[in-house]
Amino acid sequence: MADSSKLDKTFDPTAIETRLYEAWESEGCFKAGRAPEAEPYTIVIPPPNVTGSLHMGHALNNTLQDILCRFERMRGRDVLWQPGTDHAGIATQMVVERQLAEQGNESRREMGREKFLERVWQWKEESGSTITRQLRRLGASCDWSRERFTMDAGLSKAVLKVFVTLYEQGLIYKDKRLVNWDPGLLTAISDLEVEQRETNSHLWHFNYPLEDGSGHITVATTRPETMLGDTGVAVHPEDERYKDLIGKNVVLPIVGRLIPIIADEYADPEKGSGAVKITPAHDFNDFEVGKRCGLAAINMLDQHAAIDLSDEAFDTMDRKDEWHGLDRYEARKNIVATLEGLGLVDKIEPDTHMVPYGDRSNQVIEPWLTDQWYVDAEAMAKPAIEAVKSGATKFVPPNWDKTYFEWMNNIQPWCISRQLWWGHQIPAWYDEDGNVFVAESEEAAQAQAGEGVALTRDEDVLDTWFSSALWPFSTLGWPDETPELARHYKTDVLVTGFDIIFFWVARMMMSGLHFKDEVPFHTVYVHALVRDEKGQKMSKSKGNVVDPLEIMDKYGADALRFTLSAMAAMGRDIKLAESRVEGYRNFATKLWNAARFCEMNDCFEAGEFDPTKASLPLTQWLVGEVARAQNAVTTALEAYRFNDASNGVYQFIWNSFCDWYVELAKPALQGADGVAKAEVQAATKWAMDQALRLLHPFMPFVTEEVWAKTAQRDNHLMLDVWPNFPESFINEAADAEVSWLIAAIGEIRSVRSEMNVPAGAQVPLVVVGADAATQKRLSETNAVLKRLARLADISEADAVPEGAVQTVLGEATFALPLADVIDVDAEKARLAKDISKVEGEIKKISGKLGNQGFMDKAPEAVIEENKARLAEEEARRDKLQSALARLG
RNA sequence: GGGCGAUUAGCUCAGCGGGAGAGCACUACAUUGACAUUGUAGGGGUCACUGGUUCAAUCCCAGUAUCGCCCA
Repeated sequence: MADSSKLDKTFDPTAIETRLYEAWESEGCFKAGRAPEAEPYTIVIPPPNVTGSLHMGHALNNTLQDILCRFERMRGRDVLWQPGTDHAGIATQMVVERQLAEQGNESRREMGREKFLERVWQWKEESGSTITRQLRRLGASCDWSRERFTMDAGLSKAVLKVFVTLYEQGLIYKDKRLVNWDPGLLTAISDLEVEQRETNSHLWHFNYPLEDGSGHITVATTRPETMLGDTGVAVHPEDERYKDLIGKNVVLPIVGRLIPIIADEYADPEKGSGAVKITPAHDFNDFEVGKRCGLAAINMLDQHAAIDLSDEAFDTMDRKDEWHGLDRYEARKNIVATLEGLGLVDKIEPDTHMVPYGDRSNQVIEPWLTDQWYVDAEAMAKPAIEAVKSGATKFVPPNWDKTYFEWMNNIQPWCISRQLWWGHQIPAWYDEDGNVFVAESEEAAQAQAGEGVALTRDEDVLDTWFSSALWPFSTLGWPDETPELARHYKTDVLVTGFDIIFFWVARMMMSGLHFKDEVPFHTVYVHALVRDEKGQKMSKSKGNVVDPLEIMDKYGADALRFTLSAMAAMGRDIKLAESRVEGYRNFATKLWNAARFCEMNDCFEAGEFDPTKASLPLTQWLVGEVARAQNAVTTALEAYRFNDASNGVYQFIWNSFCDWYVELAKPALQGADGVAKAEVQAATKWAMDQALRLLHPFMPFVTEEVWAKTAQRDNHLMLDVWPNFPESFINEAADAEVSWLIAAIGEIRSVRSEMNVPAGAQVPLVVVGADAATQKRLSETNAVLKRLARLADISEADAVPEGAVQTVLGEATFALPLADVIDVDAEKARLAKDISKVEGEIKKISGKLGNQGFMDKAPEAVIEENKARLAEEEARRDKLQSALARLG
């Protein structure tokens, strides 16, 4: 059923995108297993937050994955692009809590765990399809029949298995140590979830009186309020100012506790007063100092980061009720005021320092002593480091492995427990004495504990990234030994932004190696961050967010995809300017109109074209151009050079095919030579089909539409075959012919334009000094030359006519006799400028050739090339000089 | 403080040991043309700076300056 309807004059993406996507999906084009004999190709999607919506980073990330998947699918691989979503513990729980508050509902704690979780699941069901619908909008060719969610049954089973196994292997353990405590969310978070923000504050200098009454020592601090928990004052062992004080005690003001002055290299003599108060329970560095020097860690904050003086250390403190329960910042003010009243404030300096914030909650984080579950990341990192060292997994671009090593070599225990409700509940049960039983089910835990022992389950859930870390194998069915797991693990390439190398990539490496004994992917392609036009990180608060959905509505998904791909050069951020998207929308239109041209010239009805049997220089040249483009795009994609690949196909279609081939083909297509016409028609269709194939991974919609509209096809373009042409398709002789023709047209156009010959005017061309080859070319290309250079006729002569503008091509001089129009002075100036340009080149090249060192050491080919160029330029200069001389 | 990266046309950015490129913007011209979401032609660069290696440096090396990101 050949579609005989004419293509519309412009291409309307919105009208076709949904229709095409639905057709692909409903016909199973995205499904893995279509080619059971073929080599599998596997990518797991970085699972977006289930309640999120598509931002520009997703658009880039998924466009690149889709390009790879479509490319490999066309190359015959059995592609599985495994999709799914992440439960995103903190983020999702926060969203639902906010909703409850906005709707005036009872709060999470009032509702209770069970009811709240029901509510979250309900929200997940409502909003979970938003992001996957948006991915479809982008054209993502995921196998949706295999969609997974980090909290679905299968993946939860994997989580249990991993937790229990690691626990049994001693790689997961419970420990009491300082954690990053979020006093707003009331949960611990991992180091990675803490953002250090530069903050303007003060450095307070307090005088702590010496016990012996001999004076005081001045300590400098950024956190006055934690002084209540001080258990020491540290000075540098080499610091002459304080050497005599080491070992003495000071009386901690307000509290009255005696605390020692100790020597530790942590105290920086350059900073503040050189003496620093040590609060082991509320500062990570102080905790270490305390451990080294045997200082107690006294807790003085509650979970809300309010002052809590219930520790027995405060039993003897005067007026402690005035402090107990105060908010930390209130306490800070009061402490400073009280010390001022006591005359113990030495000075207060403005100071800028880093303050830790929760990346989700925006709360100032408190180091706080709690019991939490940890993964022994150091042990698990070892094989993961080795795997990258050995090249089992490669980063592209490779410099990211430095970042990876840097972090992995200094990895800290990973705090995996969260005091949240939304997530995988930790499979640990406690008896009344606090003994812990870790098992995959309550029954198994009970069996460990013994019949009749009352057990309570650990209330905490796991860090979201704990389940994400299993994604490459849990989505394939692990712990069951499914056929998919056997076939698709390890996966091929992971495509991700550098911001989650630590959060995700490193942890997948660790868990993959531990549980599957093999890396999860052989390549990690790390792409840039998308920023706004000015290079600023996009954020809602800055109001500079470019919404990919709006862009797609305006320009189409193809245009957005192509823009992102064309700008995805390695190692650099993408500054997205809307003008680029507009330009690539125009590119889609260009392709569309090229197709219309082919249709109007009956190319799609033409017979088969055998590229090895092309007989005309034009079609031979075209075959070579297609082969070159195919090779450029393929090579670039194999190397993940998305920008080169995009530019390659862009240049081929716009410059080679539309600007030159189509223009050069017009005389034949509209001419009387039936044989030539038939060959050109067939070649045009063939080249157009190759163009559609090469562009399809980048612009799937417009290419599929053109494919369907222009000929009787028995398949979708997305399931068609990626072209692969041999070097022999490039025909040097044909290249030379067409290059000469292009150069001739260019020279004439240029000289016409510069001499202000009206663009519409048909002028005669007189060629002087043409050799036999040029004479032959002139006669063979007469029609097309006249057409594209707008010539009235072409003749040859022995001498340049009076009053002609001239230009030089090879051995021949092209003259346009324009006696009545010509401005002799302008023409002289133009030629003089040309000559000086050429002479500049000649000087450069002859300088090189005159250099003995160059002649001795440069490769022969380079020397020959320079000699040839010199000869060419000299000949050109001579021709131009005689042209100038002729003007008198 | 440690690490990584950047500096090339007015803007956004490719490139790279041997003839400085693209897109956009700009200027002029063009409505015969598949396409004005177009075409043709053109202007515009000490490839940040200073040294070094080399027959040859925008490219490699060292340093300087400026800017950015990550980690502490």
